[in-house]
Amino acid sequence: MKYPFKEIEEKWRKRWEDNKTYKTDLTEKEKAIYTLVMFIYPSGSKLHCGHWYNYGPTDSWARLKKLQGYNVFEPMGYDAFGLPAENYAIKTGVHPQDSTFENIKDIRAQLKKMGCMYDWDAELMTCVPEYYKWNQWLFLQMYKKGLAYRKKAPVNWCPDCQTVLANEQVHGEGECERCGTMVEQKNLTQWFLKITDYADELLDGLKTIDWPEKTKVMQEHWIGKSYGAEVKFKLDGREDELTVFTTRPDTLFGATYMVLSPEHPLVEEITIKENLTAVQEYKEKVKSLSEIDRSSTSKEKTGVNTGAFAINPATGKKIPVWIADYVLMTYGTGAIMAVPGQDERDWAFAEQFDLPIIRTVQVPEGWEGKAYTEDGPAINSEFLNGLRVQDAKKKMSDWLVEKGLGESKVNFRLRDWLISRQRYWGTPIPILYCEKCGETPVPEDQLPVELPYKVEFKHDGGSPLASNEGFVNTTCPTCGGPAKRDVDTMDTFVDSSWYYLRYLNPKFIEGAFDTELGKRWTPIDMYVGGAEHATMHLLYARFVHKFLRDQGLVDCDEPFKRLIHQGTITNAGAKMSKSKGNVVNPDGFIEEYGSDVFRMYLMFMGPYELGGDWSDKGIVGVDRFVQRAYAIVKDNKNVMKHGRLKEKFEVAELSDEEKSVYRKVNQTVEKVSYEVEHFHFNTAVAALMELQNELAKNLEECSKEMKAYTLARFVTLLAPLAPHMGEECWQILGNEKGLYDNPVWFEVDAEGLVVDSVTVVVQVNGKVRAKLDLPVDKEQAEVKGLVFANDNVIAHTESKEIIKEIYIKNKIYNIVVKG
RNA sequence: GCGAGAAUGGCGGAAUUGGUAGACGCGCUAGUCUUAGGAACUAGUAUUCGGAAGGAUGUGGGGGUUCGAGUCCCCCUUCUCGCACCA
Repeated sequence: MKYPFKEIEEKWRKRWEDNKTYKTDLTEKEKAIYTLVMFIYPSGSKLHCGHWYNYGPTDSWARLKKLQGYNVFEPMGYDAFGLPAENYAIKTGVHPQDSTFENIKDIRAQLKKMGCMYDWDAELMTCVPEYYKWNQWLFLQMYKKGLAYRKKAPVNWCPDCQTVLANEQVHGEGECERCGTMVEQKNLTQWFLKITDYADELLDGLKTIDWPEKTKVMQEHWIGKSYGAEVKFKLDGREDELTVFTTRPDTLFGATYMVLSPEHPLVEEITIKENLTAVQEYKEKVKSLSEIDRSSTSKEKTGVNTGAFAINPATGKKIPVWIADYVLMTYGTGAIMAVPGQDERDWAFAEQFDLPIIRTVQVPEGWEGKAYTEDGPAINSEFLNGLRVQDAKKKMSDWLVEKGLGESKVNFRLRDWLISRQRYWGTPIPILYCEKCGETPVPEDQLPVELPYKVEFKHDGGSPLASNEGFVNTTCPTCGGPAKRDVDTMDTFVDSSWYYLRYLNPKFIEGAFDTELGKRWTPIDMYVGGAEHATMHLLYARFVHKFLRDQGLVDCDEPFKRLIHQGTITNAGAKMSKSKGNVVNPDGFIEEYGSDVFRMYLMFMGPYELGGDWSDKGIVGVDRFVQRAYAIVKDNKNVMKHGRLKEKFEVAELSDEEKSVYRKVNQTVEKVSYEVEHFHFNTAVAALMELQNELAKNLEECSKEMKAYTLARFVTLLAPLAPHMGEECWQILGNEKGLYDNPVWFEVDAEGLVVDSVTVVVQVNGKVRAKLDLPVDKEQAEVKGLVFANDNVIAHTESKEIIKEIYIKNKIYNIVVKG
């Protein structure tokens, strides 16, 4: 009979739900493990292969831990605010709240079919006041500490999403993280969270967490810490100064001109009359340039002379001040000292505009390049001459401090997190503006500031909340006078930066989360999600966690101790997406093979972190495996019921077949435990297939006790990967209690692993010439005779001079000959 | 341009510290059973020479270290990802 997956999967899902098998007792800290996948965005489309690929294997890891006796907490929820629902509303008129709730209903049903051990009592969604109230609370805590502030700044504006974006949300060559549209710059007043206050700690903390190296490198680069100095340059004939940041203070003597970013506030002021038109034209031109044009490294350098001069503080000489688009207002001070001798960009610029070049580092002999950025002795630099770069930097920095011309300075690439969004479907920012008192935070006891249902969704750039008079107009909590609410909402990454704490008790009303549980259950032991969040969600969450720690609300420094990225499943080489129409729908496979087979096939496809191109070619292989496994178990119905189960066998007393089975099953217990633990699901499945091949060959010849011993292990190993089937088989073997209600995991019998004979390969000059089956641990002297008795070995060594013999016990016997 | 990773049969992919390359699965070939099978089972399956025994070649390309290299070192090619004038 074919494995009736449909009935069986339904039967166990119902049983698990009825028994609350996966309800975690969070007060029990003993052997606690918090497993988390990034929560799901409830879009209108169905769960696709990517979701299954993310959630299924992660759940198998959690199930392994559960069977091993850990108290595992694995929740699931909905990242329910966000643009797509709102865009859908603009298109169809269906309110985001209605469509979101509807989608959540569908997705919940689909998630349940996967058969993951989610603790459904911990389910949460971010779009309800019970949740977003605490986003507002979090904002106010930061506000109190001066970490939430408003400023006018050049911000990234996505014309398609009609909203501003944080720096992290601008990708590649300047396109919007969500829609890929080219982002524009606008000068607007917006709310920021001061993530830069934590820059150093965010950087240092990376050393303490078990994350993929490339993700840590990305964050490191994103934070972009660099050591250098700030140097003040007097402007010729003016009172004000220009401050630059440089990582190479040692090259100051070679600074032959300066460059300001076109957006630099002093540009217009210092430009001489004759050059003003050119400068303004250039500024206009830069403004209209796309980010691609401006950031292209290969393009010719452009710029305009302001006509103003600054004084090089080291040489006392007048140097010209230019503006150029290669200097960015958002990095450093928006101004640089140009040292063409030691900087490639400056060299290119100097060449372009015929500006002087002075080398201040001796180039090595035979150097034919242009700018020289490596180490070497200083030249043309008076008191620095002869010093290597490191020492020259130090000496120059000291000199600058002494003369009051500058100071050592650490600079970061990391910018503050812009959280205002000119959109409706998000958390209202709990700030109001009073005519008398000005910017006023909403008192905590008046939270939540509820998102009104009735607004107009227009795709025209204004915040939709502005259209609801009842929302906008309010009274000032300080003076009672009329006030207006902030009509922007928060970036949804605020929601996801602390949700893992809310899971611990989503109904908690006394605070954002139960701090007692928060302290017990963080950091999260295993976090699994896409690599695309490397510098957004995963950075924000670390920041917020550290902030909460400083508030005394959690104890640990990092939220996610161990992180794994699932690979991407592509289709015909392309990322699956609705717009490309290449999304593979899992439903058909679930229908045909069941969810256990489908998730096991996803695991079997290849290394979890690599992903791969979708193909259904091999799924029949996994299905056959499951069918055979089921048949073997059925043939041995109730085998665990009769008599006491043996925990260990004396290998010496076993028949050859039993010995073979006994060894294989113990090897498999060891292998599967290790591989699943390390997210190597493909090899875990392969190991189980190997065991099954062994069972097909030899199980019939085994004693009943051995059959019970073996099948008990086979089924428990199978259970994390194919949970419904594991339970069913466990029951067929004669167990009354469910496997996940009464977790069982078997220890390896080390003696069962011991092999008594090994194949030793005999090589002559590194080529395999014979294979000998020998008892283990034979000494060379004992093996030698056998080796040289082998016909093929004789044929290859005869009449040749033996130079050397290498023997590695139980492995290899290599003979080196000459002639 | 810089940084990281990858390249193994017809295909997806295995391979502790260097020690039998190709586990496991798909596909394919032959056979068994069957009214039939795109079912199930059994055997085979890197390439190549050979009737066989056995030999030669083989982990993107080239060099090196070693008794021995998919694995370590150097150079190159291709692909994927990330960053992109960061001062």
